[in-house]
Amino acid sequence: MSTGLNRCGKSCRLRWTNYLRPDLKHDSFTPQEEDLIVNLHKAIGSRWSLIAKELPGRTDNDVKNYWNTKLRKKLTKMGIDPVTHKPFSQILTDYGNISGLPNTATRMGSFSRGLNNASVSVSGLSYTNMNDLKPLVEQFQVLNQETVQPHFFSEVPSSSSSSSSCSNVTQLSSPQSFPCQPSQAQFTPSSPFSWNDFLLGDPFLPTDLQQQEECDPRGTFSSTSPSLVTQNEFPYCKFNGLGYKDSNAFQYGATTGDDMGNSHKASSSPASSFVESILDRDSEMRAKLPELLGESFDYLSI
DNA sequence: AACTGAGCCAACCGCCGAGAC
DNA sequence: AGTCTCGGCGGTTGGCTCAGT
Repeated sequence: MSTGLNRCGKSCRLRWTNYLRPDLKHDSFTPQEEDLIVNLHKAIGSRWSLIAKELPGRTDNDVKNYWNTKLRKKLTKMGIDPVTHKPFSQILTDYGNISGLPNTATRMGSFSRGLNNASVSVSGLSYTNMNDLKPLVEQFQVLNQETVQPHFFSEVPSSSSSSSSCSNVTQLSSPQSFPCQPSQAQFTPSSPFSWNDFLLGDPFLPTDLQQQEECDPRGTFSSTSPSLVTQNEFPYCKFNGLGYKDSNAFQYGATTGDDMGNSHKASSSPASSFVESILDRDSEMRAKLPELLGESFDYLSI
C-alpha cells in the first residue's frame, strides 16, 4: 500500500509507536520512574520492552535512550557498574580472584591506571571504558582458557541481550574447540597471559593478538568482515553488541588487513598509546590516499 | 560571531520468531 | 518443508541543540 510517504511500513510503525501515539508521555522521567528502571534493569537486564511495560506512557526506545544517556552515567558516577549493578570495588575484588595473577594490590593499581589511561583517550572514566575493555577481556578469555577463569564479565545478566551478545557470554563457561585456535599452543601455562602487562601496556594493542593473527588469518578479530567468521568457529571474533566505533577502535590493534597490520607494527611498543596508534594510522592513510584515489589529495584542505 | 564538544533523541539497522502461503 | 512478510526487539547512528570557549 502506498501512503505517499517516503517511508516504509516499518518506519511508520516505529514512528507511531515511539513518538506519535497519543498515550505517550513526552515530559522528563520522574525519580520514581528512574528508580524503577534501575531496579528492573538490575533484575532483568536490558529488556527494554519489558521495562517499558512497567512505565505507562513510555516506550522501550524512551527507556533505552534514557538509560544510555542518563542513568548509565549516573550509576557510573556513583561508583556502580551499570552492567552488573555492582560497586566497582566489588568488581575489582572479583577481578582479583582471577587465577595466575600477581597480588591484588598491584593489580588494583594497574587496573585503575588502565582505566585512567583509557579515560584520556576516550571520554573520561565511564562505562565506555568497561565496554571497550569487555571484548578484549573476552578475547583473552578465549585465547587463554587454560589460565584465565571466565568470571569477570561473565556476570553480565543473561538477560542483558536478546540475540547476540548474551549468547556469547554464556558460551564462555562452555569452552568449545575453535578452528582458529591453533595459536592456543602459544599460550602455554609457561607464558600465561598477564593482566598487569595488558593493562600497563596499550589496552588496544595486546601483542598476543598479533601472534594470533599471524598464525591464522581466519581466526582474526576482524570487524571489517565479521561475516567471514561464524560464531561457532570463534564466537568472540564478532564483537557482538558493539558498534562500529568500538570495533574500529579495536581494529587499530587487531586487524589482519594489510594496512592495519602495518600500522600496529609501528605502534606495538609497550609505551605507545592508543592515540599514537591512531596518529600512525592517520599518517598512513594520508600517505595512501593519493594512490587510492589516483590523484593528489589532501583531505585536510577540504 | 564562529567553533567545538557533549548531550539528547528520533530513526535506522540487523536479527529473530511467528504466521501465512 | 521452504519462502516470504511482518512485527518485535536491542543496539547503534546521525543530526540537532546548546553550553562553553
